[in-house]
Amino acid sequence: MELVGLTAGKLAKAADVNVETLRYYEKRGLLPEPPRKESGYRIYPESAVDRLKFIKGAQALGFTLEEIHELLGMRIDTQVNRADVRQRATQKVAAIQIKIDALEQMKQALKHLVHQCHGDGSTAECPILEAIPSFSGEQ
Amino acid sequence: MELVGLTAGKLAKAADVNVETLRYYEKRGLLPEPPRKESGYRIYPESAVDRLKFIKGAQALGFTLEEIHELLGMRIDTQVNRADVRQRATQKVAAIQIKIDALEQMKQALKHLVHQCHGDGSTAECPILEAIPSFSGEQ
DNA sequence: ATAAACCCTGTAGTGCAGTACGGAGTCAAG
DNA sequence: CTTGACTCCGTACTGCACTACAGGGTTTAT
Repeated sequence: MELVGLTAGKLAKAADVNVETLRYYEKRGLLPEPPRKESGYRIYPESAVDRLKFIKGAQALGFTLEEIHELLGMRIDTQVNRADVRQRATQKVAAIQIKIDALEQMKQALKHLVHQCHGDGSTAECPILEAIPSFSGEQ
Repeated sequence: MELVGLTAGKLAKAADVNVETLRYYEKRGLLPEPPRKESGYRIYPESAVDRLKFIKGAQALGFTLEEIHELLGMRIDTQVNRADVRQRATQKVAAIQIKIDALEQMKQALKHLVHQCHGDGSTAECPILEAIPSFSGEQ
């Protein structure tokens, strides 16, 4: 019998990604190398679906694969330096907070716009730019 | 005298982008074509700095140039359909809220990790994936 | 007034993140 | 037991968003 799990095709479908993307992520170290059957076919654990969804979600939020790699690499292994993990995680939290704040500002600007449009006001001008004077670059 | 404003180089420096990027954005319609002097040199208004910062900021949040184009195009011109603008803006607000929620979840997961690391606990495992079960795709 | 620094245009090249393809082996349904 | 779907690998191509030339004209600092 085949050691239960998903084949590449099944996983790809479940996570809504291209089959080739799986190999690509594996090469990039984002997806751990799964066990193979004698034929060489990969057998993924069910959990791989969540991992892929996490990757896709993080990407939509502007994280690069490199950053996602770091994010995923943050686990406490007792092996690695605890303090180091804590420090990097703290930095990520700050970076994420910056993104959140920027999105909040953008949301407010758009809501304001919706409000403007709601009334019958005359020639109101685009408030988006004005409402978001400056983003500080991330880190 | 030269009709006050910024040359390409000045603007690029002020907004911290490459000079070539200005022409690229102009071609893509993200930066309106500025007036030229007789020599053909572009003269940008000061406001172009903010526009560029907005673009860069939005990009870091996972918006594509195409989406940013839409975002910037949302102004009430009395010309265009008010209701249409309102509808599109409302959709954008929803999309942004989804991003914010996802980032909040990610932040919480990382904070949890920071907390784990803080103690002297034994082999705590990476809580990032578990804490973020699934992102719903955006729209 | 002349060199360094800047700007113009068009075209070509880069890096990231996939995506497609060719040729060959494997699996499962009829 | 065959045939169609699936998988493997390596390599090549694609799209987005720049980034870098090359070859020429323009400004400005000395």
